[in-house]
Amino acid sequence: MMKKYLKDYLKKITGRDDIIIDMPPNPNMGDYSSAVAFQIAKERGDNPVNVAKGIVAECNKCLPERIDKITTMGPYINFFINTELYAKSVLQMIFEQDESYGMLESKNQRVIVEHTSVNPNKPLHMGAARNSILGDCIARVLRVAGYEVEVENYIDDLGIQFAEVFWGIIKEGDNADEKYDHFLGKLYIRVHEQMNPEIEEDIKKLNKELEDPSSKNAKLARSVVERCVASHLESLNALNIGYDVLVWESGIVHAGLFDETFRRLRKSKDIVLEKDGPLEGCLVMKLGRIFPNMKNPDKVLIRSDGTPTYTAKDIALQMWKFGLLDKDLKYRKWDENTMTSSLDGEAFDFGNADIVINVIGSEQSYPQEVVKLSLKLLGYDKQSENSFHMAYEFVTLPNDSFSGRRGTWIGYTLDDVINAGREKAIDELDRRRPELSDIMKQKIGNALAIGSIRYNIVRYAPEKKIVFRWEDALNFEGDSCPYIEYAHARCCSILKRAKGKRTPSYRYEHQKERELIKTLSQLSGVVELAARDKRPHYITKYANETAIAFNSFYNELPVLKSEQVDDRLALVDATRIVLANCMRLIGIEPLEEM
RNA sequence: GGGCCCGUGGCCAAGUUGGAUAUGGCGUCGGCCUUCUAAGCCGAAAAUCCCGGGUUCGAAUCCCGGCGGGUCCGCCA
Repeated sequence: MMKKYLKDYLKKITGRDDIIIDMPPNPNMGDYSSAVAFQIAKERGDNPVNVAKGIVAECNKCLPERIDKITTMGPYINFFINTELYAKSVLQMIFEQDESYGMLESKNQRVIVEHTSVNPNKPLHMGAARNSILGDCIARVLRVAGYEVEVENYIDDLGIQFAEVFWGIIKEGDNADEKYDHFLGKLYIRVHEQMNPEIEEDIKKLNKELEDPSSKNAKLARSVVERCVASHLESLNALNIGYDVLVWESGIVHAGLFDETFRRLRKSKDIVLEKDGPLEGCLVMKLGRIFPNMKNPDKVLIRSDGTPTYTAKDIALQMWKFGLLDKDLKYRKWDENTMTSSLDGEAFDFGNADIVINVIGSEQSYPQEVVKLSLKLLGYDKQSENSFHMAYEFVTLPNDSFSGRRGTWIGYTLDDVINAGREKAIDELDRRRPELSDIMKQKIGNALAIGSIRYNIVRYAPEKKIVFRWEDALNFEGDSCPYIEYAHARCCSILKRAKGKRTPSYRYEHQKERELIKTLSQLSGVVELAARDKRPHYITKYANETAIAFNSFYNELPVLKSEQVDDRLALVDATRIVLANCMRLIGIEPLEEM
């Protein structure tokens, strides 16, 4: 907000629209800075140092109230802002908006975020958890950034991977003696251990059969998928992750959404029915024009036997998300907070999005590109532009990848990591806070475990591969969830001890105070960028910076025993609010003590 | 063959709409609990920002060419 003010101010002085306001490397050099003098000097063939001096001289003719001093340092222009006015405006805004501080004004746009969408045949491992955590965080960020957000989980109940495990159920029976998704995951490994061409053929037949909802196995299959999904949602719910709606692949197909999409696709001139050649009888999307160097530029949408490919179904799903189809899904309640698509349900206002974000691994960027492109080929330019693939890299083991078939996920499921996290957190509490009641230890330990798992995933940029290591995944020191929580708990602890009404003067002289205020003022800017770039790690970064600024302040300056108790308490309270708001954006429960 | 992503102190990362002395964490070394929570704070050592060219007053950041790692390019799912 100060940056924008300074930008407008410099625009008035220089007449330029492209001014970037930075921060100087050292706070002694000023609060904000600009390097415009370089640009102007270049255009005029002048010396940037003189240009900067000229601008500052112009500014100094009539300095606005909010700016104390403007100086040059070589060609750089540095601003020293009026701390009293600045502190007052920042802190008052924080207190006034409280939990809404950082929230941006409504964009009047609906965003669908699809995330998780894991095959219902095994438990979630940490790679899948990265998807859900990133998706949940970006959904939280977008809500605060002023979007109406609808969170969707796509259930691939017609995929071959499910058919494989279902074949195992038919053969071995449905006798789960542990959490259902874990049971299925291990069964899936056993199926692959005995896999041969004959079994493969059986499974294909079974898969085909399951597409018909009236077939003899369809009912059992549906209940198996539902139990697996319920198992997944139980783990995810523990991580504070929820959904507005579950969309079933079978729903998309049986409600006729796919057929409608198929009819539309046939009308596009870039999508043709091959009359001869190796793809005879297939409906093919011609991509050679856009991807000229592709080994195989023809993307099959409908196979010669009339069945749709994955990509074709994804196009139908994307069309539904944007509300481009005449037909619609029906829904019923899944649980307290979540609806599910259902053939015998009722109409509901899901879909019809302005923007669609699909959180899917980066290995799928080509099919996602095809989906985006297909909307363009169908004439939906705006929807194509508003289709975003939020890509992220794998989580791997130090020497292996997570594989469902080979079962390398065993020992590294989300449930395993949550349990280990709780155990570790409670051990720490036993050591550090022996006087706490067991109930409090459970509560705090759980929040720290969940928070740490989430924090240690989101803090990496999505395009970075993560190697899973226990000491990183459950790191409690340094740049970590407990570090943020700790700063927050310290704020709460001080505030609990403070008595009486506060009447701050907003006079802050100390460098640590000024730094902290400056940091606190930046939340909404960070939210804006995180939403724009779809990069939730900006939030963890900022939360960490805020906690650093606070801890540094805390260690150097007394609050309750200071002459300026009221001013310092105001800072502590404002920090508490900002940290809590950051934690909510990351999906971490703010703790008042730990 | 081509597309996309990654390469930053011993390790892990941030920074990539060009801007001042490259920022954190882990680890190492040295300090700080008789004052608001030491899961903390202060300080030190530690970097050819993968390599080579180019553009620019200025490059970790942009362009070209390499190298190394990952991934994708099936009528699979």
